[in-house]
Amino acid sequence: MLDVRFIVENEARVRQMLADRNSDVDLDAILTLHARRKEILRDVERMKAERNRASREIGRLKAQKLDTTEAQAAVRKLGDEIKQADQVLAGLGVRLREALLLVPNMLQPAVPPGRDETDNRMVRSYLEPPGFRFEPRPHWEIGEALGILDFGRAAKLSGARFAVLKGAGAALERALISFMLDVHINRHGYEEVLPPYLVTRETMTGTGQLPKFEEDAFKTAGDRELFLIPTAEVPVTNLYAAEILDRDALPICHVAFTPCFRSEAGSYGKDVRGLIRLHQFHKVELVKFVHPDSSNEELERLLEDAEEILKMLELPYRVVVLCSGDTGFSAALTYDIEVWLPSQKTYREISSCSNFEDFQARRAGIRFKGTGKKEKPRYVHTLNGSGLAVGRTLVAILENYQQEDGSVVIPRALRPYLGMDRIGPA
RNA sequence: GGAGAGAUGGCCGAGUGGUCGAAGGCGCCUGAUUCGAAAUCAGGUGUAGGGGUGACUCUACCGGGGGUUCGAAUCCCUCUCUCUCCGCCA
Repeated sequence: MLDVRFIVENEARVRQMLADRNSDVDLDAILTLHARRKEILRDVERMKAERNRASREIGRLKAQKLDTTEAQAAVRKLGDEIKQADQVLAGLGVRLREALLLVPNMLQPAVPPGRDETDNRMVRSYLEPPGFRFEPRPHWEIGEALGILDFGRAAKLSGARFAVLKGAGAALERALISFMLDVHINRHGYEEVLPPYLVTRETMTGTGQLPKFEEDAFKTAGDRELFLIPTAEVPVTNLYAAEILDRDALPICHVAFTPCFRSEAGSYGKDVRGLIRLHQFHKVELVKFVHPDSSNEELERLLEDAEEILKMLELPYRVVVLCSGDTGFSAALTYDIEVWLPSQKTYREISSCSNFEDFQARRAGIRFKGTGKKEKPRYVHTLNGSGLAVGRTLVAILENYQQEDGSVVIPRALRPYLGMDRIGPA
């Protein structure tokens, strides 16, 4: 969420941002709402000051055993007026907040202008895509042939966009999770968190999934409304919602493994086969709470921490910076890491690392303060990135390490976790 | 599921319907003392939003919402959460 005062003072910049993002937010409505609210706020506060003064006076008169009937009637009348004005004020406040929640974050100057993913800019790449003496097969063919992936039975259980992993496939998924967690905890210094997978509407609003993207989320049907998390970003970022952190505790770096649930509304026909786009998948997520002065440096480090997993697995990838039209609603700057998929002869997203600046912190009320005498609490900057999407990593391994005989070689770094160096034909 | 207790400032913890934003303690900050530190002493220490160049001033907030009242941390209703006991259960 943007600070309404920032919007008032930087109207032109905000309008430019909305244009860069192809957003249709009605800024005039917000400015009008804010002006009206401020005007009424002034009236209400004046009336309340008067009521407080008069009530104190009545208290004094009563103490002297004087008659206060008339004064009480007058204040009662004032009280009724205040009640009415207060309701108008509350209504305006709610409408203003609702409108503000739909305004996307400001973009950093480093974000290249552009409409969609074709305008994203390459930052760097690692390893050449491997050459094959045979036509590389897609991971679902490899996996089904090896008996480690079963989409048919998953559909029987849950419908489209689900998968069952079996045998070495399930073990590989589990090995990847342990491997990624260990690297981030032991080498990169993140503290592990295992959060709830069901969260409240308020929590989903804190990170920006709601109110705008409700159709993308699964939610419970009972009388208690809860949302299945679409990413660990949601519970982990909100861990410190409505708190004032100690400045010396920053940066706080967490890593969390969770399942993720997404309805994938509007993605009909995309990636209908395989593990790329499922309603349920696993992800190891990195989340940081940092001082506002260092958030961009911290983003670079978080990005490198995520890249390190691919380097250790010896998988070819590239890093792109997302253009203005492709940068997510809450993000000010986003790097995607894309891994090479031989069967598609293209790079596919495997991680998205973003600096949200104070956008989420303002929504969720995450602040920090030093111990200085006059120091005011300030909003932290929040960052997160996949480190990595586990299912897509498994896809990349199956495809990049596939052999002509149908077997798959296990990357060296993973062998201690899996206890085998190759998944052979069934 | 049944019965009960509670929710107050960064933390602990008082609070009779009427200058209570809230005693006291801890913590923290500033100063004194010290070569320095500890200890001690003095003072200061919530958040958000209005107004004023400024000293300053006003409003709101004692889990959330609603009500009673001239006036609510304090009384009433309701919701949420926490804790204790019983039952059930991975």
